[in-house]
Order: sequence, then structure tokens, then C-alpha cells
Amino acid sequence: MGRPPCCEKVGLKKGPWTPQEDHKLLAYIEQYGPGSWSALPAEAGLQRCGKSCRLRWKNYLRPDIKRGKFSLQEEQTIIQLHALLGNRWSIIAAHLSKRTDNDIKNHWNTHLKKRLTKMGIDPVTHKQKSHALSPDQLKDAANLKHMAQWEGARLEAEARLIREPKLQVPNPFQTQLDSLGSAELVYEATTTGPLPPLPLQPICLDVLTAWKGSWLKAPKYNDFAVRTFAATSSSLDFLTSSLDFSKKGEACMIMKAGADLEIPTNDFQDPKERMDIELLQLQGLGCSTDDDFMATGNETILLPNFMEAGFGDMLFDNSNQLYPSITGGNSGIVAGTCCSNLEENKNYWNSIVNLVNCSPSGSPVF
DNA sequence: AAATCACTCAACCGCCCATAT
DNA sequence: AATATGGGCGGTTGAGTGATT
Repeated sequence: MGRPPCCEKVGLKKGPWTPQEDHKLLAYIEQYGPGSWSALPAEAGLQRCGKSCRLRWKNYLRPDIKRGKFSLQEEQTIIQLHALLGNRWSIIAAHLSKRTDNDIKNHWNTHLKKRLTKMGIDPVTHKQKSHALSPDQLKDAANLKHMAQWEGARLEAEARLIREPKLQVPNPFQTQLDSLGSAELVYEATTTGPLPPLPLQPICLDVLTAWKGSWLKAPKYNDFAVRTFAATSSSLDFLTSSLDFSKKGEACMIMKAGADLEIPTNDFQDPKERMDIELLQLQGLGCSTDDDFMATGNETILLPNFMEAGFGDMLFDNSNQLYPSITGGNSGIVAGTCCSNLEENKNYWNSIVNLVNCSPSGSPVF
């Protein structure tokens, strides 16, 4: 048993809040801010426990709360994040601006969970319930879990940063590259000879980062590619990656350059130049056609066609490596057995989106 | 019009974890 | 190092409300 609930203290009120109590709490927080919740009730003249005050503020009185009906986009996001994170409502809420975790949890339990169940989808695993899985499907499931773990970890880290904006997470990869000296990182197309020692792999929370890490580890790339990569990846946190479903209606990966990009060399400061270098990297991976990627503004979008061949090969091999190896020749990419698995996984992600798109709230089906 | 059912969501409870003593 | 305390989280409850019979 844990310690006894704080609200068992004699004389403290429970149950619904009155407008007068709301006013007292609001007035106090507006004047002094939400300091110590345990001390707040007495100072604000409330016969409530601190926990109750905190909850009332967090879930109802806070000015930046969005209430009311959830949009299609919000429902889609909740389902996608729940597939990755499970019932980690606070993290999910961090990615849905202005919605409280309680609100999202309620909406999930009263709407989305039932909707998935009626569609024959297990709301816990996000899988079709009815049929037994073949060995290939089991492999797909393991691969998807692998992918989900990475993306889930990234989302969790992002949520943490949102909650704690002052927290700066050191990038070990950055540190290692810095230790090599910037001169070693500058792109020199004509350079030949031995490469500088490759940095150790970072602890990776990002699909894109993992992908880049695997590329860097691959032994077959030429000097040009590795040095370009090293120069442009030395500040990995200027890029973010995410799965996206809005492009061509299929799962794509989006790489986006942050606004406050800093590169530790004097080169590549221009956004256009940076994006060009990214494209060089993609070309180094064998990504060369319009069917492989789209580059618009500060985004590079990896299309399913390329993800099948490259991204999928990395993510969906059966090793336990954090950075699965890329196989193949000069391009480093071989479209092999992974493709069928990827097709299944793409279908899975697309099916989640379709569930929402085809079954909006209020639909008579539900 | 009254009774019953189904649903929503604000609020509480118990537990975990980080920090202070 | 051990204990106490406070904040935060996820699970659950139950009063209120609208729909249906």
C-alpha cells in the first residue's frame, strides 16, 4: 500500500468545484503563479487538498486549454501515437497542443477504443484480431514493433523537451565529431586516402539519426560520401524526422531542417546549400529519382518507393543491432526480401489512417 | 410524462518517482 | 542510507445529462 491519500485530512472538501472555488484558485494563481500545490489551498483560502487544486488547474482552469469536439486530425494523431506509445497520455498530450491528458484519455476510452474494437482492431495492439499470424506476419509484427519503439522513444524525448524546455540533451555524436576537429569534417570532393576514424555511434532516439548512423558505419562508401555525411551530420539535432501520411496518402519519412540550424564549420550555412547536401547524402544512398524523394523548402520527403529499398532494409532486418547494417554494393541499398514486409507495414500504418478518415465521429457506423 | 439506459467527463484514488531532510 | 514529502501519472468512478422506451 502507498501512503494514505492527502484528501483524507479532516475538513477538506471533495467533489465538483463551485464557481467560487474556481475564482479563488484562478485569482491566486494569476497573482502568485502555481507554486507549491501543498501550500496553495491554505494560502488561497480553499478547503481543498493540493492535489485537487492542481488537477482542477491543469485539466480545467488553465487558460491554454482547448476543449470541445476533437478534430479528425487530432483523432488521427491520437491513434497513431497510441499505436506507438500505448496509454502514455501525458506524452501523447504533449504532441497535441492545448489538449489535456485527461481529455485525451477520456476521448480514447469513450470513442476511439470502441471504434477500433468495432472495426476488428485490438485497441491495445492495433492489430486485426481475427486471424492467426503466419511466420512472415510474425516477422512483420516484430519489425513493426522495432520501428514503433524507435519512433516512440523519439516522441517521448520530444514530449520531455516540451515539458522541460530548458533541458538540453547532450548529443554524444556531436561531441565525438567535435573531438575530431572541424577541419576533418569539411567536405573535400577531391580528397583521397585514408578516412578519419569514424565516430562511435550515438544513443539514438530518432529514426533518421539511426539511418544516418547505419550509413556512416557502412564500410563501402567512398570518401566523398562519408566526408559529406560527416560534415552535414555533425549537428544532428538540426534535423528532425517523422513518419507522415499526408504525402501521396502513404507512409513517408520527412526530414526537416530546424530554423536554428548551426553547423560547426563555416560551410553549409545557407539553407539551400544544406538541403543540397542532404540530397547528396540521399544520392550516396542510391536515392536518385523523383520517385525516391521530394525536396521542398526545408523538407526532404522520403517516399515509400525509397523507404522500401533503403529505410526498410535498415529497419527491418532481424538482427538485434541498434544500427542494422546496410547491405549491397556501391549504393549501399538492395531491395530484397524486406519489400514484402514493408508492404505489410505500410498497409498497417495506412489502415490506421483510413480507420479514422473513413469513420469520423458521429458516423452511424459507430 | 416517467422510467430506464447509455454515455460523457470531471474528479478521485493509488501508485511511482524525484527530491529534501 | 533511510525516510518523508510532493508532484505527476494512469486507472477508475460516479454524478450529470441526453436518448430511448
